[in-house]
Amino acid sequence: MVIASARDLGLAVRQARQDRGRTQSEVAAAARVSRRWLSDLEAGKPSAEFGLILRTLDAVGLGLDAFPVEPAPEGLDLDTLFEDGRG
Amino acid sequence: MVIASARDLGLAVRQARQDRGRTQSEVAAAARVSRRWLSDLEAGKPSAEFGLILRTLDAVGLGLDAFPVEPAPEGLDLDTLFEDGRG
DNA sequence: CGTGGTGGTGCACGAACGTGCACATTCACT
DNA sequence: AGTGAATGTGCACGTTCGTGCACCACCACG
Repeated sequence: MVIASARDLGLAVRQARQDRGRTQSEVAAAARVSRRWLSDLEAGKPSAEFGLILRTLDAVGLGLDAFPVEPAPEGLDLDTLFEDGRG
Repeated sequence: MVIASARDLGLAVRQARQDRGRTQSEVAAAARVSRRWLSDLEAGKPSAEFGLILRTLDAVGLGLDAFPVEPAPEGLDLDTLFEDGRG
């Protein structure tokens, strides 16, 4: 799943957690974060610390990958990549 | 590139930035973060806020992806996962 | 109905953040 | 040597984090 926002991250974490049938308390303990914080994270908290996020992802069985995104070489409009528009 | 630590993230950001021939000041301005913070991020700061990280990744042309990780039942060799193909 | 489990949230607290500035270092070029 | 750009880093400041606790609503179960 592509993570483009804090909300995306929250949803991914919640999804993974529920897929594994784990409660917030269990995951929070495994990741060594507070349940209070985990609840906020799943709600899409953008100010969460990256270190805690990494531990949490690990606790719910998710890995993170960074991939290059085409920067639209100058003069090229993104829309032209999909000539029929992007609805 | 797989991001398993704050250091990995820092390296990925720096790599992407340099690949595009951009300075810290330029990227910091584009991501609306301080150069001070970006310098720390590239050095592997684990306490960086996720929201700022997302803006920075965007500024250097990187996307983020979350993928499920097998819990690795003990005694399982990773290679066997690919030899017969898990799916 | 009462009980237990789960998740959301307001509060106060200490700790750490991100920022801006200033300065040092390193490097390329002249 | 001199110049300028790029980067690292110490400091002080105001802001915000993450935590722990308490309490709430919701839901399934008997």
